[in-house]
Amino acid sequence: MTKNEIADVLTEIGTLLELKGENPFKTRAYQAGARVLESMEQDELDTLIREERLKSVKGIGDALAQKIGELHSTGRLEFFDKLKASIEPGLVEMLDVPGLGPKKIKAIHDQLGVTTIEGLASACTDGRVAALAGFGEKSQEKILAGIRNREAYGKRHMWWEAGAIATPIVAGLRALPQVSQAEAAGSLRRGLETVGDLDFIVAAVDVAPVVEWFVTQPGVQEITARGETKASVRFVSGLQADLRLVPPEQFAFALHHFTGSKDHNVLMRQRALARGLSLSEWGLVPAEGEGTAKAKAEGGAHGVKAKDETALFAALDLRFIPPELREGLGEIEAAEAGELPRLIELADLRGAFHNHTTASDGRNTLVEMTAAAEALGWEYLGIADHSKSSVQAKGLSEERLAAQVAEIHALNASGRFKTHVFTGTECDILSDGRLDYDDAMLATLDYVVVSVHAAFTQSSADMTARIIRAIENPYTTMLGHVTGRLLLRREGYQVDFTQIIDAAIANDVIIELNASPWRLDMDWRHWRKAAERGLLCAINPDAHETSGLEHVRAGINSARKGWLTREHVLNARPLAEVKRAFGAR
DNA sequence: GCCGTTTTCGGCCCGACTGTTTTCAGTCG
Repeated sequence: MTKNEIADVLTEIGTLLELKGENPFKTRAYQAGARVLESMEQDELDTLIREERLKSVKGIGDALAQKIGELHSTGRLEFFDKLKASIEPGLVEMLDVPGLGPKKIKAIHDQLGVTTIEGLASACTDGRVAALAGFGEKSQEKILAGIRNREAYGKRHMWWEAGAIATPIVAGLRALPQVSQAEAAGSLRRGLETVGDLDFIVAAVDVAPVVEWFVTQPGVQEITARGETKASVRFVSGLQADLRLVPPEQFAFALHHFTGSKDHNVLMRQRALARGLSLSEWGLVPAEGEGTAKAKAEGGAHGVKAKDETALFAALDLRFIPPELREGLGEIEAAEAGELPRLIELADLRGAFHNHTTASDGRNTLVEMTAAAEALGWEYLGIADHSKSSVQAKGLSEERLAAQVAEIHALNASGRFKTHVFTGTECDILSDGRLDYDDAMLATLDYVVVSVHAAFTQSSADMTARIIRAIENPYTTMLGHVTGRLLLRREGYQVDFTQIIDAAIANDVIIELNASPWRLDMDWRHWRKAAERGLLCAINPDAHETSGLEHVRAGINSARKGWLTREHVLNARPLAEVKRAFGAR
């Protein structure tokens, strides 16, 4: 089994144990183990298992090491099979219903004998759930509504789309007279590729008007909570948004807390405790003595003051950690050592290479795309229309590509735009790894992006070999969307990342970070290690229209999550350097 | 189940909201 498959099993064990009513710390140990595996490279795990050093990894003890080893070598785990067989699958499904957790599901199952979502719905309809101890009419209604809306509510949302909803809300909150500070926190602020819900943190002294403004925003379908310090709404799209209200002096703590991630917060709290302090959304206070953190923060007796997050981190002897890095993946150690990278920023980009025009499946012409790039202040724009095999995308024949090259040369020569246009192609990687144009054709171009657009269902080994063959082609400049994934719609094709990254480095080939908000491929989780080993990145919007160029913003997010600096990114370099790089091929 | 310059046993991050209670459990983030 691969590391991610093993991680999935561990996560599921955690969930099943929860439903069994197991010790919550035990269930957490399984979930923590799954995260540890996910953050490893596959060959790292292989080596640790081969050398029997798995137990040396923090978070993995005897029991987990044994289970991981068994799954790794046999793909099976008797413990898991038995556990799974002992629990009705319908109970697992019920965890997706808002308001239902392990305890309540257990009560429903044990006392009513309900084992499916459908059974639960009818138990609600005829009032049996409300009759249970600890339940009532409201719980019953809430469960019923939750079942009906399960699909929409459980859905995650693309970062780009969630941002489009959040931006005007933040602006609106900041414009309120009662509000001194407002930010969107959560996974949106961390730049995660998908967002589960929105979190708005607001510093205000008079909260009632702010809550009122928030819950009456256009698109609000339902108000799910409304209190002194918190309000929650659900938008028509199913997206949930929480508003958190804090006094100004607690803003930095609340912003940090609700930005997360959970893993990052756990580590920060442990770090605080090691210094005799207790960290929460309320503040940073001495851990010893009477009373809760909240009480002490309100008392203001010994609390550490922090006017912003920089001060909060400084109070724990850390440099400011950019939100994108707060995933509990080594950022705290790096901040302590003063080794945080200077992450790439949108303003560092001077152009991009993978863009389409109306010659293939784009919706704007070469001139329109160039004008849009110039308006963004870009020094250069690469045109990479589809190659002939992508018939569905009007892929260019050799004749049409030659004509486009001539057109681009003429455009550059005309001096009409300050932006220089590079001639390129997004050349299909055929199913055997050959490219869709011959060498003579490719030699006429400034650069070549190679991508898989067909025969997605090959085995991982075949797909990997296919892509590596394309990487080894001397005319290949960069590899497009490594897995072809479409977020929330389609899984990527299976590939061996380690082998592909090795091949790219060995052949001086760039791997693209496809910045389309639906792709964000190669995934940020691979970038840190890949870049450390010397892989060069290009952040490409894969724009199919002028507005698509702005998708580089999503790519910058993912690049930052992957710890990339501008040194790691080709299109952060000036025109002359890029010309040199292309000329050297 | 994991972990250890207090501990090999006894902890494990912390607090708000809701709905059900009449002081609190469960859920959520």
